[in-house]
Parts: sequence; C-alpha cells; structure tokens
Amino acid sequence: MNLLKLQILVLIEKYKKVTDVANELQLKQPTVTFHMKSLEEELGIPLYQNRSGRVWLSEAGKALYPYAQKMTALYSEAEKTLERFKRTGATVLRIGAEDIYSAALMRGLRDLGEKSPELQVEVRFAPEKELASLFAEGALDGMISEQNLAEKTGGSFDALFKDELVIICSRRHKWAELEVLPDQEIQQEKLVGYDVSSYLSSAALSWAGKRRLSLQYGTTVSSFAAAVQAVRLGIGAAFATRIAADGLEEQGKEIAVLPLPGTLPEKLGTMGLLHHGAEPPGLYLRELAAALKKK
Amino acid sequence: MNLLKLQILVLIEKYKKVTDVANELQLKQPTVTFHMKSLEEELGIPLYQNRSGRVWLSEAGKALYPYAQKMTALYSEAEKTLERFKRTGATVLRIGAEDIYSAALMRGLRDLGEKSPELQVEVRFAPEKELASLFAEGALDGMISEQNLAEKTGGSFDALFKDELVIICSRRHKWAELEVLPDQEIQQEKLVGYDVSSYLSSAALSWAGKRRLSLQYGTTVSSFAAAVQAVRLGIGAAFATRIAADGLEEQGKEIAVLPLPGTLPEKLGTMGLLHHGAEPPGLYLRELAAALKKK
DNA sequence: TAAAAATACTCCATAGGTATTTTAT
DNA sequence: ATAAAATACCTATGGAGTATTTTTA
Repeated sequence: MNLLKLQILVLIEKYKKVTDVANELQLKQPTVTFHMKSLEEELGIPLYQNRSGRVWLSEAGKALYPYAQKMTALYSEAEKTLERFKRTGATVLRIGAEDIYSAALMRGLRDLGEKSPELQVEVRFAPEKELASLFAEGALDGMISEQNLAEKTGGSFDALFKDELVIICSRRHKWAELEVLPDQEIQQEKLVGYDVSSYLSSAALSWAGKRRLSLQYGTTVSSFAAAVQAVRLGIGAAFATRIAADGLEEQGKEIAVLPLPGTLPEKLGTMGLLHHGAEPPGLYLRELAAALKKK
Repeated sequence: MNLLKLQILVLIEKYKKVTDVANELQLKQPTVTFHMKSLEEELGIPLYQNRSGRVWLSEAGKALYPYAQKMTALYSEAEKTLERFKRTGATVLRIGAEDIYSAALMRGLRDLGEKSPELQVEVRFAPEKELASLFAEGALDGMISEQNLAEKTGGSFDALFKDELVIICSRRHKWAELEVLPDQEIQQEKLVGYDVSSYLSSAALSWAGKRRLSLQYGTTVSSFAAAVQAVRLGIGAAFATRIAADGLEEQGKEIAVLPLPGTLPEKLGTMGLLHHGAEPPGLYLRELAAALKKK
C-alpha cells in the first residue's frame, strides 16, 4: 500500500478535480488517474464516481476517507519530527508553563515519558507573557496557557481543565480559619504579589476589577515558589489558583487555602495546551494533553 | 512512501529479528532487509542499528516508531471497515445503551454525525444484560456500560463519566421537598422498579445491600421512559441516575430529583464505552467517545 | 469546442524472488 | 559450527512520463 494513493484520495475530496490534484502533488494527470484506479483495484471496491469533469468519492471512498486523512497527516508530522531530529540529534518536546502548574505538568510528563521513553522533554517555567513570546518565535512547541491569551496569540488551543483563584495564607495568619473572606479585609491586607507579566497577576487584577477593589502589595515576587515561601513565613497572604494550591505538599500543615468570593471570567479560568499548527496537533502534544486531562 | 516499510519498522521493534519479521509478513529475509535500507535511504537517516544477530531501532527509528505504529494500525482498521462495507453496503456503527443514557448518547451521536456525515448509526436501547449478549456475539460495535460489567465481558473499556444513583418522584409526592431521604422511608415506599436485567435494577440492589435495606416494588417496568410515566402519575418513586435525571425535560416542572444517601461502589458508578479489539478502538468509536466526554 | 478525464504506450525504478557470502555467537 | 544478516543478481510489476483519444458541459 502506497501512501501516495491515500493522499490522492484525500485531495480528490478537497479539489474534486484530477488535474488540480496532479498539480498539487507535482504529478501529471494520467499518473493520478492511474493511482486512483490502482487503489480501487487493490482494495477491490470503487472509490470514485462520476468521472466526467468533476470527480467525487463513492460511499466506499467516504468510508475510507477519515482513515486516509489521518494517515497522511500523521506521515507529514513524522517527516517534520525526523527533520528536527536530523538537525538536533534528538526528539525534543519543548514545553512552557507558569510555575503554578509545575506539579500538574510534571505529572503529565511522567505519564508521557512512560508511553514514549524515546522522547526528551525540555520544560521552561516562566511568566506567561515571556512564554508567549518564546512560543511566538517558535522556541516552544507548546505551553500551558489560559484561553484568553491563546486567542490573542493565535495558535491552536486544547482546553484541559478549569482553574479558579484562591487565597493562600499561613496557618498562623488571622484569615486561616475563615470560611468566607470579606472584600474589606482583602483590601486592607498587604499582599504578596506577582510579576506583572504573570498569569496570577493579571487574573488577580481582573478579579479585583470586577469587584471594584484596589489591592495593596507589600512584597512582589517573580515565582510561585517564592510566594509560597513568603506566605509560609507569614509575610502576607497571596493569590494562587486551586490547582497550584492542590499541588502544594505543605498545604495541610502550614498553608491554608481560602476560596475567593466571586468568579473569574470563563476564558480566564480555562487552562489548556497552546500549540502550533491547526489540526492535527503533534502526536506527542496530543499524548501530553491526554495525560494532563486525566486528573 | 510504502506502508509496508513502516510496518516492518514496527515489527522490528517487536521481534528484533529480520527473519521473524519476514515470516510474519510472508516475505523472504532479503526482501525485508531491502525495505529496511530503502526506508533509511528515503528518509535520509539510519533507522536501524546493530545488524548482527539482533536488530534494534536507532534513536531516529524510535522517533519514527509511534507514527509508524499509528499509521499501520489505522490502515488495518480501514481494511476492516471496507470489508464490512463490501458485505453490507454501508458504514454502520452499531451502538447499544440503556435507555437512561439515551439523551447523553444522542447528543454524542449528533456531534459524531456532524464530523462524519458518511456514517450510518444504528442504536439499540435494551437492558444491559441483553446488550451484553448482543455485544458478545458481535452484533454491536460498542455499548455504554458500567465498568463492572465491562470487566466481566472482557472487551476494551474507555471510561466516559461517573454517574450516581438518585431517586425521582412526582412534585406532588410527599418526598418532593425533602433534602435528605431517611432509609426507613425508602424501605416503606412501594417503588417503581426495573427489569432485573437492567443496570438500574442491579445498581439499586447493590446500594440497598450495602445499607442493609430491603426494597419493595409495587410496579415493575421495562424501560426508563415507562418509569418516568409512572412517577409522573404518582404511582411511586423510582431509582434513576443523575445523568438520566438531568436528561429529563420535565424535571423542573413535574419531577423532583433527590440525592441518595451513601455511594455506589466505584466500578458500578463509572460508565464508559465498551468495544471490541484492544488497542486501538475503531476510529468512529474513538470519535464518539470524545463527543460523549465533552459534557 | 474547450477543458478535463481516459487510454495507449514507453521507460525506468521498485519490489519480489533465489543463491551465495559474510558475520557474529 | 551455526544461525542470521548482507550481498549479488535476476524478473515482474508498479509508477512515472508523453502523446492521443474520448467525454461532456
């Protein structure tokens, strides 16, 4: 079975004209006709119909189409993977994320590594805006991002999970035992804040804007790990997300997690995998997305 | 590009011996060697190493492997699909489900139909045990089932969603306004019950067993639609599942849904798509599963 | 009567084989 | 010494082309 024959079937569905298919494939029309017939013979069933002016797929052709489409797409992906392999000497997947998702991402990467031991992964933790420009210049194959940013950036976006803002504070903090956090209290607290280019910074700003609150930051840090340190030492409370808070080991012992009143706009709370190239996303990215969705 | 070359790569990874690959493919050893070299030449990179006694994939070969594996698997699926097409004249997907999942299934089928308009779908609603025997004799390509049954039946199982038992009753029923339903009350009620071969019947039995309750059935019906009729007419309350209840249009108006105290065993509450053949599940089944997972 | 597909025919590359040699345990 | 892979070499089929005819909008 020659892949070219399947590629022709896919392109016939697209152009419905043998000559155009021949041009796209840099072949001559009789060669394409030849392959069409030879595929029908090989499979023992007519795949094309109405061979006069325009050509359509028969019912059997339509049944074959989704398989042919996927197979040819996979092959062109494989070619790209091998091309990069030739240049770099390794199959590398370059993924970026904000460090609040390190725990979730690492769990996904562990599963991916079990399925695909040949794969090398390079992970870059950085603020969202920095990742976005790395992604734009092609230095990342994919990044965990929120839907809002993904739409601005223009890549493809696979939704993975919904997240929400929470507040974290030390168990010895005055808020530690509260069920609901009054807006007033938040406004008066000297919070631990994040770099303006980070997701948490913009999400917190959006949340506060909706509630007409102005936040005060006593300390500003450039990573979630640093914020957790600050919170644990009692320097102040900080914004976090539900998933980041779930990933903290010390959560139960030293750090309290409080829900925030109100909700984020849908698109700010929807996190997913942003990647290049419309359909289909790369094989490894697809596997990573599946692994990340699992929990 | 010839698929046979990719198939050889996949089989080399499996057998690590050219002669065995040749036997499996009903070819002679030099032919397989020839194809191995010709693929390396075509892609411009060594794919095999250690050609002495045993053969292994090179790093590049490993990078190619997952694509080759998927492509060959897709092709053998495509062949099966076409074989059935030759016999039946149509691409038919035969799906079974209990009628409690009709609303969920129909939503999934609508999405599938949009993506794959060439596909014909035959849906069979029947009690779970009847579906299981249809599935066993090959009369169904897939069915919505709970994990417990799937493990007994031995097919492949893709988990889709978790469901839970609830009680439905008329808005005029004495339970309609209750928040929690005492076990005593349930025991004294003349319930509307289901055919013993149905999922709801066995799930209810399992739930009652765990709580040491004996249930009384005043009326027994053979479909969920009939039970809803009975409940609406005030004949009695009935077991249902959360997802079935969500699918009821009249829910808000005429039918009240009450949570049940306690939980089902994990495997009874996990619903999924049961299908033949280990990996990979058929293309259309995969698409259906994706559509069903979405909500 | 054009534009497109089909057919006829040619040529070389590809895919299969057998027989034999080389290589590594 | 033996089992497996590689090589040499031969043949049939497949895949590419050009030139030409047929079809139909």
